[in-house]
Amino acid sequence: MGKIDLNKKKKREALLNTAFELFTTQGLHQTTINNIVERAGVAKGTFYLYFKDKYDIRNKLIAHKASRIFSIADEALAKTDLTELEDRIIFLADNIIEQFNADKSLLLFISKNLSWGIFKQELISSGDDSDVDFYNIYKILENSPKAYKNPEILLFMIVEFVSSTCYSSILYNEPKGIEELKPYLFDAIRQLIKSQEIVPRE
Amino acid sequence: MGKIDLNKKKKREALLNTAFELFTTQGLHQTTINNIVERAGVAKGTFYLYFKDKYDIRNKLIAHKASRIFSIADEALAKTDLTELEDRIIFLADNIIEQFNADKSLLLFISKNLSWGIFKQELISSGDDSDVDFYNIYKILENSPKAYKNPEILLFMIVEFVSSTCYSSILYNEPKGIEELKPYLFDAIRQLIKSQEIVPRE
Amino acid sequence: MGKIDLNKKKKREALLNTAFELFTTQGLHQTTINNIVERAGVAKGTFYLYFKDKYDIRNKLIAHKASRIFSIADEALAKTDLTELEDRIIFLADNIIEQFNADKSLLLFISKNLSWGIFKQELISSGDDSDVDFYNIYKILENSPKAYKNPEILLFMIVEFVSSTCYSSILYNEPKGIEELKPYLFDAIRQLIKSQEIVPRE
Amino acid sequence: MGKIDLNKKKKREALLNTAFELFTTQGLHQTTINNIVERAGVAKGTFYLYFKDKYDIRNKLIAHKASRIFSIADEALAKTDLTELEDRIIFLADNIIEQFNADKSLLLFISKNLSWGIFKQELISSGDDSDVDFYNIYKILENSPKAYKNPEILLFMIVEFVSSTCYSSILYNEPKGIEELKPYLFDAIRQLIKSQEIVPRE
DNA sequence: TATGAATGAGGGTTCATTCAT
DNA sequence: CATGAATGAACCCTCATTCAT
Repeated sequence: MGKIDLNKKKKREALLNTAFELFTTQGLHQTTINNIVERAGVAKGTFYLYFKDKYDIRNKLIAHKASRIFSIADEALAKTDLTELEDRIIFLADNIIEQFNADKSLLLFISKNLSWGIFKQELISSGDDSDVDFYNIYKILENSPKAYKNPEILLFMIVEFVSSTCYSSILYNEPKGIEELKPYLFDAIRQLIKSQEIVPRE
Repeated sequence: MGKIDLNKKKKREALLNTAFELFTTQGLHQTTINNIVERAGVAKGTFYLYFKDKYDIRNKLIAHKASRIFSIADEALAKTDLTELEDRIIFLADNIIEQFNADKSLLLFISKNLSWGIFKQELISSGDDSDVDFYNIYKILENSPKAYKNPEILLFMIVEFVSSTCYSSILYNEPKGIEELKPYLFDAIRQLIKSQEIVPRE
Repeated sequence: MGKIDLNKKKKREALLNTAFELFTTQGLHQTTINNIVERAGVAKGTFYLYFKDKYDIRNKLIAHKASRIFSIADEALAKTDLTELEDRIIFLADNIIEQFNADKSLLLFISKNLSWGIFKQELISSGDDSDVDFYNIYKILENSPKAYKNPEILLFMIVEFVSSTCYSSILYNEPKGIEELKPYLFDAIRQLIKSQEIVPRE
Repeated sequence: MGKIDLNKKKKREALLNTAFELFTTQGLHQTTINNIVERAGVAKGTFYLYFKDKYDIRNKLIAHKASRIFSIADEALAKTDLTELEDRIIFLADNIIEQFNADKSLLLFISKNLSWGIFKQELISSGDDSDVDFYNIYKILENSPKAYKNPEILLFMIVEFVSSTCYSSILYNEPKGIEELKPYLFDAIRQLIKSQEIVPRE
């Protein structure tokens, strides 16, 4: 990669990082393009060389951040020797929860955007933005030795359940802090999975 | 109430109704104060006699609409003769889901705002805006003959679970339409409740 | 008219006058809304209360200025006792030429805009902007005792002929100054009119 | 001409052609340098190697296109055996009108720019851009056996008369389409010429 | 010569808010 | 209480121009 291309990548990343920082601290609508370019140290016009508008950079950030979260969780899972499906899913959930817990602004940002819509979209349109990695997670259910009534719905329910309860708990400690909530959460997830299990006739 | 007071109330309500209509059809940020007062048939300055700004009227709308949803559900429940807790909660969930299903813009508007934050807040600060009515629902769990490990967490989990799954299902039919999803949902709720039940030693 | 309405009219006129001044001295594209409001002494937003955009104010100016020119010429004609059609038309042409000659920026501004398009449009849509007065001129031909092959085309040719030759002559003295050109011009107009005359059989 | 020089000429012409295409389809102010270089397939900086700015390329285009129009008309005239001055001028006018009629965007572009200013300028500064050819036309009048009061003014009046009436007629069919207008036009031109003729005493 | 990334002044426009009436 | 004309800061975005490569 030449000097110019390197510089371009640097500029793009400066913009992404700055935007993320401002979005998470001030909110999307309070953040202006002016704010972003000023702090990123580039000219206003430069922003428009890399992104169509504020919403474009927002979407690219969400996709990028969300996929990173799943990647990290998946990589951590690979290093364990968990075999039971329930255990694996709860490991993932726990890992993701901890990522959010460690970086609350991240949760605030992708917060309720990290819902099924994006999840599913990313699952399908892999590749476009390089490094998306939801597919591994999806495979977990399909490759399980046990069968489930409707794996997609099950996964959907778990994702929605975890993400929406975390939001309130981590950001506002409502109704309880995340550590206190976890046992209930994981218990509930196990119940959810079990309730969808197809028990083979003996 | 005097003629003047009546007129005042009428203006306030015209503003609220118009704002709701515009917020749900155009979105919050696309709606301007101008739009609101124009369609409501009052002068621009008048808006500021009743509301601090756009966010003020938004918040008042959310609280008002959310409480109405719960009231309706609760009233419907009172007309049944259901006694089992699980049945009663599922009846409420179903009723609320159907309200959202019938008025999708309503769901879009209070969407993810109807989370625990508001729920809890309204539960506590009863009265302020006259007609809030979450308390009845809260009593359901407390008055149940069975005991639950942590009623508040249980209720929290149910609310979050239902609201976040509905959102995707009703608005985007993802991963399935609401009718197809319901059995899974209700099943999951029952499991949730059971998992939190304190089984008395015999 | 109340104090407020008077003030409004004053603002509107300040904007129109300033815009005309700037358009004629700097050109349309070199004139910015900023320039206009600054010099007119009103806030930027105020401009948009009265005009849609720069082109809106331009069009309103052209229509207004053009109609004034014809009005003045027509009024002057009424004070003469000319009866011959040729004489009357040449009187009008001369009067208009002199108006342009006295105010070259006016000519530059409505310059080639004062062509048949606007002329005709104004002839038809009388009233809209109050004081348009082309109709009197049109009547001249129709009420003439002599008949012409096609009065509209004749009028069209005269208007285009005069306006385009004036432009070059008055503004650039090309190929000759207007005073030197006039005899040729008026001669040509007389020829034009005669060539379209329908000679009655005796 | 070397390979490099050829390449240079190619680039310059690509820019000219593209600019003309965009100016005539989108208008001068809607066309950006970006548009031009993009479609011409050259880099942005390259534009500035050949032209000072947008107005520079516009002017060069007008001169070039206008001279082509006269050249074509003149060449066509040379192939006829018309001898009478009136016939020759009307032949030229007709030919030019038909060129405009066949390519209305061309008329729109050089439209009212093709007035005496440019005409005269090109007449004098022959050579600069190689292929200008107004001079032939000018000679027509001078070489005529008949004498005219002021040949330059006569030519001026004809050019202005034809160009301004055509504009409205061809582009807007106002007040009549060009075919219907032509007889009147040509009639008027003949009258113009005759009125300027110096009749020799017998 | 040729490139195209970077610039940044300045464009048009919006709109929440004020305040004299 | 109610009005709505006026405000002007701030918005997003464009684009001619430069200059290091």
